[in-house]
Amino acid sequence: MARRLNLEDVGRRAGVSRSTVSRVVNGGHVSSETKRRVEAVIAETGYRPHAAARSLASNSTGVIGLVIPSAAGTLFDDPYFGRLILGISSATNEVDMTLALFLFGDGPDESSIISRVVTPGLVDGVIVTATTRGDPLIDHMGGTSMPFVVVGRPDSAGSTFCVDVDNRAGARAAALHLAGLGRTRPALITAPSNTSAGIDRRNGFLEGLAEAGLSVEDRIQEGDWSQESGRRAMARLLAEQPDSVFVSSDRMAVGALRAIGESGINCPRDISVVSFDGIVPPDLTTPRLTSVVQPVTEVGERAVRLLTSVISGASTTPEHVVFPTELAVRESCGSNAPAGPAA
Amino acid sequence: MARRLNLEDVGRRAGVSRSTVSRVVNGGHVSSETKRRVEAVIAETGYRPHAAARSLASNSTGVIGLVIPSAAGTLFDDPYFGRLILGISSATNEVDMTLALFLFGDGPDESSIISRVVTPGLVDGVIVTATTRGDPLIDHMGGTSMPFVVVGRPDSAGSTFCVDVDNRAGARAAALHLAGLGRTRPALITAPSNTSAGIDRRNGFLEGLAEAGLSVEDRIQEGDWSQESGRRAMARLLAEQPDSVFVSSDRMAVGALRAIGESGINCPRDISVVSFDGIVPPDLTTPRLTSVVQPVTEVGERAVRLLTSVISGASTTPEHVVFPTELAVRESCGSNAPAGPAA
DNA sequence: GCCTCCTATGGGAGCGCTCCCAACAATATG
DNA sequence: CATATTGTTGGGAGCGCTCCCATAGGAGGC
Repeated sequence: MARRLNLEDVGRRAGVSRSTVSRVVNGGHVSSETKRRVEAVIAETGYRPHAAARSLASNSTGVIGLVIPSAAGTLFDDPYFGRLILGISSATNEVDMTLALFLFGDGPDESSIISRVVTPGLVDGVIVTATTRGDPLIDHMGGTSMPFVVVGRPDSAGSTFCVDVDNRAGARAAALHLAGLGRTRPALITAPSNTSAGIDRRNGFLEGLAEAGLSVEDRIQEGDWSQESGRRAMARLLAEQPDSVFVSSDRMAVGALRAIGESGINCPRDISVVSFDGIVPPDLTTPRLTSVVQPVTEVGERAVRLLTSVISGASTTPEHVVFPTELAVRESCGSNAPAGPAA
Repeated sequence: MARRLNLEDVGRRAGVSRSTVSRVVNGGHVSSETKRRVEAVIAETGYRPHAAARSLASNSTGVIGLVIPSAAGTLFDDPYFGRLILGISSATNEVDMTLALFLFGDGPDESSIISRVVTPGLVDGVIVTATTRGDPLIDHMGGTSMPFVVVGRPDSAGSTFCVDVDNRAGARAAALHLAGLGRTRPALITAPSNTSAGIDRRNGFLEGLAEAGLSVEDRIQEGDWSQESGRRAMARLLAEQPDSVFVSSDRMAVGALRAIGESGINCPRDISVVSFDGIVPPDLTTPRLTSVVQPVTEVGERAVRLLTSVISGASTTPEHVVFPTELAVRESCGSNAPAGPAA
């Protein structure tokens, strides 16, 4: 097997120096005649610069890391992460960077992976997502010189770059919509209370309810993001005879809808359902889900752009990007309005 | 900002040379006294070796790439890829390597990503999956010196390393099971015919049917892996009044079950349903799905192990690993057997 | 016609590591 | 007591690139 070509080899073939080839590759100033000749040699030989050598010399790897802690089981069953990865991936492709994925299982390897993430010369920066309250990861990242942005709202939001959606306002809008339909016995299925999305959606919903003079009283159950947990939560809630329910994720709402169907109660006639995410294709459920739509893909893309700007040093003071949500009204809430915007 | 520490700095602090520190880090022979002293300095300074420098000098990056072409839309809605990534990720963590994800959108960036995948000094090897028949990617990879293994069955299986499940045998078993239940008007919902899984599952099913003296005649529809496509396919199929159906993926089977439910036909009484994958949690459907279970996570783990052995040079002659599947009998096939193994 | 300035190019230095060989000390062997 | 052997350590060379400065011409200004 022949030795890999390097800049010097290409230069020799084209009758120029290493430096000139480097300029052609990286877009420096080269006379057009020379450039043509070098490019011909590159095309002919299939030369590609060595990424590690480049990283070492330029002190930049062209790789960004995506860190998802506690990525066990259910995580990948929720289309949320798929969408997020898709958004992040398409943005990294666009800026010609490579995406490295750090998935933590639980278990002892966790700490070794954390330290791998901040290995110098591996990635230029990191996007951290799906952290829970009190997760030591973010503090740990903050203690290093590795640039990073958080997707979601970390505990100490002030000191980090983050991208999030307005969970609170979205949930509040759901409450107001339900109240506007004349529902008076609202129920709530929350997401885990150790996640910022879980907390914000719960608080936003309760806040909206309060504004409308309503309350969930004890019609509240916590789910774990899974469809099955939504079903179980709803089954328990039905004993309280709610006339409406806000489910903190699409996935759980699909389960809730099943529980409702199985109990013989009619949605939307007897109970209005509004969910959060807008990720599950509407036609997948009957009735079609009314939900607070969050722009997952955009969040991912934006996180990449923010990170690259942190890496380049263009952004230095912590910035908090918040995307608005949009209520897509469909049949499950029993609104007599025609099918909503995303119909 | 202080300059990053390097081996030399650590050595100076510990009163030894660069080489000795390197031996401590990489597990070479060092006297225990020296080792202790060096490790103390490392712990105290938080020194971590520079990945790019290491890659350059050792000609190995510790990164493996996962390439998923045509990764648009539906891809991530199917839990299959989540599971596969989970398996691959846990295996790379185990061998202390990093996972780089190459997702291709369609569009012009495709070719630039392909060439990025084979950039020297970026990854040590690549796992390629979700290719379609005639995909130029595999040929392209074969033309480079980049080690790679394919998940699935490529066109020219003979010349590459690959890991697959026995789609054909699994589908055949499904056919035989249906025939054994006394069903005589079987129908088939296939996966896309430009994928090896789609082809193998179709052929295996037809083969099993033939063995039992049965045929699908024109009770056959092609889906695109999505739940919605399964529903539409089933709706069309119902006009032919099949008494059983093999759906080539769980996801599509969920859709098929819905179409059946909506038509007022009773599953399993009037129609038996068997699917392929075993990925959707059984309790998610009513009746619970009988399916041919494929060990997705193991496939991912095995792909990593095979790849590392190709990278190290331990494996040189193309190898074709095939995992068996297992039929998990539940309620949707109407078998009067008690709930199956995975119940 | 001389000096300046700019453009195009070459080559040294160095990024931080691994690999290898040489050097040395301490011990074992004849 | 000389020599072989083992265990431990140091340092040179080199991985392939980028960055920067030096240099050589050619164009332009006076």
